[in-house]
Amino acid sequence: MYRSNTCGELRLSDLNKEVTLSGWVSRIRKMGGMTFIDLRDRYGITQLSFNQEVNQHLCEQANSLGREWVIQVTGTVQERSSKNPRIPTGEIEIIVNKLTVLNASKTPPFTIETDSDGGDELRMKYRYLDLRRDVVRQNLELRHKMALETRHYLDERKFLEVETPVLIGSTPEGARDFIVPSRMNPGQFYALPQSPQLFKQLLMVAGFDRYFQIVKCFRDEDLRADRQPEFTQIDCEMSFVEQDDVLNTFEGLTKHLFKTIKGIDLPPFPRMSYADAMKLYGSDKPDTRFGMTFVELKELTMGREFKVFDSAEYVGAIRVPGCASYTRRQLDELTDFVKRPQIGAQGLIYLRYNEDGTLKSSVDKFYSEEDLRKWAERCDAVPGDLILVLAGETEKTRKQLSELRLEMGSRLGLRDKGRFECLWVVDFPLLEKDEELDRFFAAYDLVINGVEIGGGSIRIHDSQLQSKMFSVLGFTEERAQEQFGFLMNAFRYGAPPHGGIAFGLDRFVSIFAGLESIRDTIAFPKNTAGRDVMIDAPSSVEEEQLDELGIQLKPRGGTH
RNA sequence: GGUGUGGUAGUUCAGUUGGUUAGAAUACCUGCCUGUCACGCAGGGGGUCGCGGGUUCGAGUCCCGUCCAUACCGCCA
Repeated sequence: MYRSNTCGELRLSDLNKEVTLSGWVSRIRKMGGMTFIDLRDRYGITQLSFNQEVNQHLCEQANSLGREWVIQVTGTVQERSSKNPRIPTGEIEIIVNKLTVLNASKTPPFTIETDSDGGDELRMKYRYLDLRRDVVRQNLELRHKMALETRHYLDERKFLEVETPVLIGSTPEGARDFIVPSRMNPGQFYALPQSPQLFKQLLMVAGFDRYFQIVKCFRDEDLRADRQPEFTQIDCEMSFVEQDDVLNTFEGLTKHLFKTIKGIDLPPFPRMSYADAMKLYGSDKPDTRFGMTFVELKELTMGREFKVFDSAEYVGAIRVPGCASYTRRQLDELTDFVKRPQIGAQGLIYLRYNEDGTLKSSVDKFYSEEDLRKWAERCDAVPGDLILVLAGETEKTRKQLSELRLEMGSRLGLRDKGRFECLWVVDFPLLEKDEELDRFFAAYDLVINGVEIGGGSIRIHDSQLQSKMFSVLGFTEERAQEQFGFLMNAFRYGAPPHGGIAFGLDRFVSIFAGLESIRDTIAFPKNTAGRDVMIDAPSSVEEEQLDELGIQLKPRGGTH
């Protein structure tokens, strides 16, 4: 028997019990005559105590251990004379009478503690050591709970989890596919699914009525902090539903997760049209934890000889509360921020509504105090507020103003990770070109704290409408038949009205955990070049393997 | 593909205007220490300053190239 208990469960109520524990040596504190060892496993830390006077040999043995050695000890649970209120087992310790080294360890390249001294790159290379750290493990425990609660919730509502194939055919739309050569079909390739979209729709045709799957999806595109080439979706589809049915069901799932895992009761989620989201926030995934919604000033700014505004298609402002005291330097900083190539604004206009009621702007030369007062009124500004204005082409300027808004929100501490604002963004104009199709195409996104957590739509289940959509999307009939023939055929055999949604589990977990990146919600993630630095993948393969697949590589590094 | 930031001890970082023997903290090793829990104290070892080239009497520092990491843009619902 390796253990009678874990390292996280012994309490005062276990006093005088003889126990056996196994785990990793986290820390050794040598006091001379006494030695303390923090023994760690997934469940916690228990202090082991060794006394020179009681057993000199055992104490010396304890002193000879190193960090991360795996040991097994047997001893008696005793109340500590000096307690540690910061850990659950802090009132007891184990008086060890037998110690066995199960395995020695090299000194780890970084400290395995809550605040490790290791950088990201190193911790990724030794991910199996990083995962020993409680903060990293807790993210995976959270992920487990969220997946489990998702299954509970959906199972209770008659959703059936069905596995769909991973080796499928390539589809031309969307992201790049990862492709897999087929040995038995030389010159042909499978593709890994970007989502199980087509299969879940076929399951609806099959009458499964309610399907879900927690499933890996693959996209061969460049990575970001919130994008990995393989990621996990909570993929769902329902038959005989309208948009409201889907929204209500999955608002329910989201609330269920917040309630059971974070103990938070959320109010009903607001619904906002895509058009309003763009108008008020310049984004289809607005962070609604704070206001600073856009105010359009175009017609108030016209005809004062200020060319930048006169020639602009759009003049938009945000009101930043309490920032009229911003110094010239801080305003210059903001100007530099919006002028960065990633944002690309030409400049930034400010209007200070000073505490004493006076107005000061960077365009005083062109606008009278009366003009500026009208701007302030339009923005509902009060003394002490700062108004920031960007101008230019509508779409671009809204995007830039959105970035500025988020930056100001961050600077003012309004993007609190512990607060959650959910929002449905609806009425996406997916097919602006065709009004008839647009009526049938209800698409929606769930946004939490400015992060797109999920999205879906009510599908077109009519095969004629379906083929019309393919032609609007630019497919010839032959091409559509070739790529989606099986779906179009299936739809001729009584496809029910249906719709669904898919949530990004990795992002969902990162929101719950308050993480910026989804990387720490994934046990073994890839780096920004799409590499697994721990196992060093991808890698070259043997010539024989390529021959078998009928693949010949082009020489690399040649001139093109 | 592009832009920014970074690469110096096992690790995380500092390193001034180009100047002589490249530092700190932590980790590691040794010794002391009987109630620590980030124990403490004393001592010690540890460096291809990412790599290549250039400027210079002299380069961690300046210039060019390159590689790696990372954030973002493009891309990606």
